[in-house]
Amino acid sequence: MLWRSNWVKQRRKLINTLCFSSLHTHFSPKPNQINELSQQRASPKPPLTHEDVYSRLQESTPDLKTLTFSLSCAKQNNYFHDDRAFNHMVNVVVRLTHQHKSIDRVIEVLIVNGCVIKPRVLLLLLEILWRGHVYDKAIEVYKGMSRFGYVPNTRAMNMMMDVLFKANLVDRALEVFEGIGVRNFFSFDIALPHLCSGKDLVRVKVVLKMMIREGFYPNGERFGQVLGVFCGRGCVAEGFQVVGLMISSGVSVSVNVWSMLVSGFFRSGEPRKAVDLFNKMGCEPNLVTYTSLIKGFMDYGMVDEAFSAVRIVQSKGLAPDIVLVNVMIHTFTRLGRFQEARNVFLNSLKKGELVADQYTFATILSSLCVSRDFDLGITIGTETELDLVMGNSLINYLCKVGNTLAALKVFRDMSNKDLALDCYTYTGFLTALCQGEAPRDALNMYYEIIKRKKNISLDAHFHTVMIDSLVELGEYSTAIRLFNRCILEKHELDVVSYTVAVKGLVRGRRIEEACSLLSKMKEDGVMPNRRTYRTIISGLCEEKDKDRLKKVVWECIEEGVELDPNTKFKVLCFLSRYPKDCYEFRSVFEKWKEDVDVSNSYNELSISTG
DNA sequence: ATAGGGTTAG
Repeated sequence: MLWRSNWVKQRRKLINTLCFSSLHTHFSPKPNQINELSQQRASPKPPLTHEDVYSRLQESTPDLKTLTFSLSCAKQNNYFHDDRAFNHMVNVVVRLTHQHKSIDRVIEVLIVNGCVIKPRVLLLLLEILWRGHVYDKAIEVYKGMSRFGYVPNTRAMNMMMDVLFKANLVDRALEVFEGIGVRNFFSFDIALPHLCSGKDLVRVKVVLKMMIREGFYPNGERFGQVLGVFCGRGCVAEGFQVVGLMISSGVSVSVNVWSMLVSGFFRSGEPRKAVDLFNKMGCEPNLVTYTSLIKGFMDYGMVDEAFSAVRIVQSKGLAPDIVLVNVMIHTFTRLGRFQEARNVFLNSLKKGELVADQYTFATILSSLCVSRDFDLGITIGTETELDLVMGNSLINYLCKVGNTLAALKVFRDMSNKDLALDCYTYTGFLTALCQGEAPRDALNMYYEIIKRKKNISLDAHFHTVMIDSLVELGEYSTAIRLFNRCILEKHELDVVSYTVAVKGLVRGRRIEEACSLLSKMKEDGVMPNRRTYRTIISGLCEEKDKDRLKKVVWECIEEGVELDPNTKFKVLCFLSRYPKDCYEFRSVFEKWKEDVDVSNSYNELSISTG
């Protein structure tokens, strides 16, 4: 069964013309039909106009009659519904499917009412549901096609592929894609952006190759999207292949393309090549190119290079935009130059030419948290709609300033917005619950989240926050039970998780178990760091457990983990009471004494909490 | 989807 394709209006017109010409040139009526035909010619039905159809659709009730009318129009050879008519039909069909529970029932009712179910009927239903984003019902229509013995044409399959992609059924979408007998330009132009937004590089590559092999070229916009996906993942080699295709298909290589390639090299871990390309690029770099450079240099600790790029921007008189402002806030924050980060934030927004966006707030909030100086003297982001990262950042900030109620409110707002909450969000949520002295609720929510959010990968932070909160609340045994359960259930844990558990054991005065855990973590392939050793060594000094202390200190030295001056000082103080035991450490202790500024350490000791 | 930018624990 061959169906007419009417993807775009031009195409429609073209096909209409073809239909007419075939009618007039090849149609030779049988003698007994001539009469009928000439009669028709004598009193021709006035052709349908979109205006007439639309006003009849609007007046028509009930829904079933409206649908029948709409279908009868579509059955006429040279009539195609316009956007208005389709949009009107969306609600009609949605109401009918609700009323009759399923598409199959709607079709049965149509048949009972004398409607002949032709391919075009199903195609129209499919298109209505497709435009109305009613994906599950669109799928039902598609299934209905094969039940009626119709083989869907390219257009129907393109639509179905789009529906399946939008319903996030990527594999089924690709099955449809592969099943299309003769793919057209749109088959590819639909598949590519979906695969791009899914960051599915392998399939983007495969589909792009097929597209070219089958004689189609993406337009400039689509090329840019594909290039963006490759560069965004640091696949510059593929990026250059795409650029080659762009050139050969006559799409001009803009400064955007160069900018993408430059940032692509940074992302692929090749800052040198990024710079080479920047120096060789075939057009004048713009603010975006410089922003890529500045960010890239900072990512590789090339601070001088980053600032010389900033100076070039200034000397060229390029006015910073909000993205560059955000990058600068981030840059100063990373360098610990918090005051300058604030100045960029405050000065850039003062004039009102630039408006802070979600990135700005996420960055400055994090900057305030890192600097531990929370008072910016402005209210934050009340007019900016929350997005995922800004919300996460805000929850984190509010927890840090102790406003847990506000943090929980942000969490609630985020949940109501149906953002795809991630492990940052849930970690912040648990922190707020614990700090708001609702640890029981937090623990219940913790288990709930694990049970119900199997699609979110919960990382070590998530588990660690819960364990640490319990420790901080003095619930040592609950904390340790939770930690052990994480081990059993093979949740992701890292050195911080183990350190927190060690801290719980130390605080719970279970020093022997703390030492066993130290050994166990190494067996588990998690290497203790200076904070782990600091935690356990402080505990051993407190417990005055000289023998275990000596053993752990030796391990620490042998593993080459450098302790902080404070902890060194504690060890020196404690062991100095046992001169004989100090002998074996003498060379190490000599060095330590150089590092430990005694007057300073006394001060630090008084505020140290371990 | 629309060049370049953002968030978490001991």
